[in-house]
Amino acid sequence: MLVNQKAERMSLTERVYGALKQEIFDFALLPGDRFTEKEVAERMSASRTPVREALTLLQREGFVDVLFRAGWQVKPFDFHKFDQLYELRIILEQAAVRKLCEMDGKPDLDALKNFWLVAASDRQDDGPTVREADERFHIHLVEACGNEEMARVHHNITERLRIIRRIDFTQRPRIEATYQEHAKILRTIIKRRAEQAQLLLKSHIEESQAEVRKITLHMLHEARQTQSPPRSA
Amino acid sequence: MLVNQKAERMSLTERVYGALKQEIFDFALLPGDRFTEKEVAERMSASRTPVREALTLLQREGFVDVLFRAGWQVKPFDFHKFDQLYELRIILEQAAVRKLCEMDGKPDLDALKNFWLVAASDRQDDGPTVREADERFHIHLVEACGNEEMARVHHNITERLRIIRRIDFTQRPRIEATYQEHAKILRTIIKRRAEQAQLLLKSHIEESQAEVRKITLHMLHEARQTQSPPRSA
DNA sequence: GAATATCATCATGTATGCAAGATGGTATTC
DNA sequence: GAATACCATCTTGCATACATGATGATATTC
Repeated sequence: MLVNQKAERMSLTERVYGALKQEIFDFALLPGDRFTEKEVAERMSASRTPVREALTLLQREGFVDVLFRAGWQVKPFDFHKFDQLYELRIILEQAAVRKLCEMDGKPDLDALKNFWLVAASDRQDDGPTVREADERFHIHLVEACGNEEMARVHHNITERLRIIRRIDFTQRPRIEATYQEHAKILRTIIKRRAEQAQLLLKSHIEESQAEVRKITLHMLHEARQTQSPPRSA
Repeated sequence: MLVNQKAERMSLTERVYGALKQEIFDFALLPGDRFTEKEVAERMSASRTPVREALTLLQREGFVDVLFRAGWQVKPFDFHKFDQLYELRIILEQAAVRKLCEMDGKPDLDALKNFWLVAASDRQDDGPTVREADERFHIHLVEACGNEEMARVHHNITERLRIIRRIDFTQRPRIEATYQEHAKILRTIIKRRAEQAQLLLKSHIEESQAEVRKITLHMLHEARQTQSPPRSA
């Protein structure tokens, strides 16, 4: 699980920061939800000061908005932003893959090979497990290319997209496709065919993006249908 | 001048945040300098609370470090980090230029053309002026490509590099070279020759990077020579 | 004189207090 | 009944108070 780092020697601000972000990822706080510093402080058994510092950070990172003297809000879905983040993600990962292919030594991709280049019978088929592994796959690609700043930026983008990407692994065929595409990308990188690896990666991400968009629109449509009668009294 | 945005309706936290960052850019706070929250609070006529919030943000963005119960420190020079940031900057700007060349409509580059595509007699030759225009040139390229998230990330990187880039415009030949290279890049983008524009941009940034490194090493060398006798008593 | 132990001072991390203003419900008016 | 005015409540932004522990100067010991 991608839970908090070591709890030892961590400031309250950091703990609250991580907990709030996790609540957003888990949909415990839904996009558009409003809340107050006091609520959060009580829920996390802290005072408003560390809560405010955590919220200030989350605001800067685009997870929440502050409403002047009127509470806070989980940033509502913004598909335009998601598209921009996907595009940026592709740019960074393509650059990372190119670097990996042109690296002097051999890039360290063992962890990825051990998970993704396995016999069909050894594959995981649990949605959440594969989703997490998928995220690690892409993060690892960027980390392996050796540019820490690039990895940091990419990590932030990944977190911003996490809320929406989890939708992609609710269906079995997508898991299958992910295995095949990741395997192909890895093999192409190992063969150091930069151009092709970049193309494969781009298609892979864009397919996932398209799938997410499709399902999201479907969900929104259904939600609208279901909740249509707001009050029957 | 790249001074604070409108002072009206800006929180103290934001004001302190901007002022501190500007002090770092202006070398009023030197890399490695240590300071306390109380000092800053008094200097900015604020309490520690907004100062802390501003510092928390600056820490997350890599401008300062906190020393547990022992004050704060302006992040010392780290040339390895600078190299990584330069590399990331090239990746983003190359992607932006490609987008500009492949855009449907005509990209909005008028402001850049008006400054950089002028007769030699109309050129600016003041170091700081050209330095600022240079920064705007690169920022504008990324903004013009239309991806706001990309522009945001690129803007942050630009600010992290600002401290060191100003060194590049202390010499007349570099100003001359900047004019010629920017002009060439602009013309190539207008002609929509993506590949060549990317190459020109990369060379341009790397030349500037090399120049900065050369001068910095020279300055460090001189500084070391000058300050060699730490105490003569 | 050099090294170590001690202690007052100071720094951050956190909690709490306070003021200006936004909000939502209620009473009032037409 | 609908629209408006009013008021108590709540929320953030900022200032201040306090506790723990890091630091550096001083005293002590060999």
